[in-house]
Amino acid sequence: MKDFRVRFAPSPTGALHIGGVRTALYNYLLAKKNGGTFILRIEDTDQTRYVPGAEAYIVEALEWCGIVPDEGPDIGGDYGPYRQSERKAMYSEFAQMLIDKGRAYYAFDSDESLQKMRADHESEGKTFRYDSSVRDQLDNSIGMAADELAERLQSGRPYTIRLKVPIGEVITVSDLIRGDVKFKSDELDDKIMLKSDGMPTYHLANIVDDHAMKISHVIRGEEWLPSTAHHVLLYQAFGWEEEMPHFAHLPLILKPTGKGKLSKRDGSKLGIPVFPLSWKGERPEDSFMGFREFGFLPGAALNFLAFLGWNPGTEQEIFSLDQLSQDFSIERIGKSGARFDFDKAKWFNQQYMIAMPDAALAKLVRPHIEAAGYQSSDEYLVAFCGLMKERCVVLPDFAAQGYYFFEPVKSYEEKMIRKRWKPENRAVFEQLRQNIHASKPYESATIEAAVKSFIEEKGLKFGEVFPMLRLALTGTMKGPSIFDLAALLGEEEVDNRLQKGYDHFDQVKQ
RNA sequence: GGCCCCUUCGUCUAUCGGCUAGGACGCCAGGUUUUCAUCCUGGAAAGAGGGGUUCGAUUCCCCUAGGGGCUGCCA
Repeated sequence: MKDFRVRFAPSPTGALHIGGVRTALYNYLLAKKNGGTFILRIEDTDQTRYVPGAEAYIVEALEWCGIVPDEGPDIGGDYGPYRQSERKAMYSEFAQMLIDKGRAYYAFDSDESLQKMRADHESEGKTFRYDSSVRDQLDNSIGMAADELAERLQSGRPYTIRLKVPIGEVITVSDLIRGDVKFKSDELDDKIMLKSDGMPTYHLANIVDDHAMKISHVIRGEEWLPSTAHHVLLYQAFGWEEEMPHFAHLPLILKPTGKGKLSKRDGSKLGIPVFPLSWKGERPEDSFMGFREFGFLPGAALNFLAFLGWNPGTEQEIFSLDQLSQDFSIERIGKSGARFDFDKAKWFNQQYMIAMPDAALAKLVRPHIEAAGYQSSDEYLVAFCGLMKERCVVLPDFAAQGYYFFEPVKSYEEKMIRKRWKPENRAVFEQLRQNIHASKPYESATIEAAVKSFIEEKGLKFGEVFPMLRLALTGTMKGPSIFDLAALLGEEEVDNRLQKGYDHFDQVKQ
């Protein structure tokens, strides 16, 4: 049996879209599942759209995700080079082979003349298609005398090479996800194989490379389904039917709201990430925030993406990359487009943070704490993460919601003070402060015991004491157990905050 | 417009002819926490419509509608 070899073949025209990450993920998962090889191939045949840094972005994004290629531009392998621009020479040879076999022809039509024809057709409400029905009337080598053709080629006049789609055939694309899809060859256009700059189009380069790299399964987005008929034609033209890979066209990821597939713009519009990593474009509107910078854990982001179009058939939803590698299967990939549900993504991330050991989480939280201008010992930060993680959804939440662990309280919730603070109780609270300070050893359980026995002793109510303590210590009504946070803050800090808090309460109440 | 794909709760989905249609996110209510969050319990919420096939259709077929993709010397 043929080796299981798959490739992820992005074009370095900008940041890698999250849909691309999912395609890479599915390819990777299937490779691991089948003991196969996962290849990264850079499809940089369009020199006009090439964006510097895009390839590095792709590599870094995959690295962050933990999707490691077995072969690729930086890794090497037996079927390189893995950048199409470095394979340029071979494409023209194969284009020539197509010509020699009578499966392609030279076309001299200028870009302008084609554009004009398209515009003319459009004004009549039709669509121009360069196909078998019109190719005889166009400026190409079909029916051209040999000497004229030789002369034209000699003249240095630009030309493209087009696939000569056969007439009257039915092409069947066997798709692992969608079953057999049939196309009438008469409805297919004569796609350009080799551009006038000598570079191949996607269609040629893709087939040549997939064949050369012994790709066994082509797993890509559904947007490629219509052109797969051309790809099948190419395999036939080259005489490679026997080695033709299996195809699997993945459902698209759709916008969170509204219509259409997820686009770059949706990210900035909705304030959510649709890229794995942040990307700095030339203009501000070309810059996008990534899942990483938004504070997602790669495992959570991947788990979320895996479930956009696939499910294990069980009720388990939390899957590590390794577990996915074992349980993933092409049979359970869905057919319909999946809407990008950011709430679900956040839920995954929270689940991952809660499940993560505090020490590991602290390492990821530290940069955010430091970015906010705070410093912390490892020990303190680990304890802090333990107290906060159930309340946080993404990494930056720690610094934002738990700032008071690193600096004095900035503001107090006034409503609660007005509602609950009784100035006449000030003396009792001072006494409570001293009792708390005297707790030995100074830890959560002893502080709790001290506070509770004090409340009973004085005949107070929990409801008039706890909120005031919390407010004095943190300024807010949300947060971890007051005793836990007091223990972490330490006796001196707690004592200070209690004094300051009481003073502030009295002021508010005046 | 043409070609192709798709269609179960708001969203992601299970169901491979027998369904009182299950789970998850989100939402609502209650409990735990005298906070918030977590967690637990409960609730509202779906088979696009119309024809067939069948003893029986969410499941198979057809049509319609809706959604999506493609229709570039882009990938």
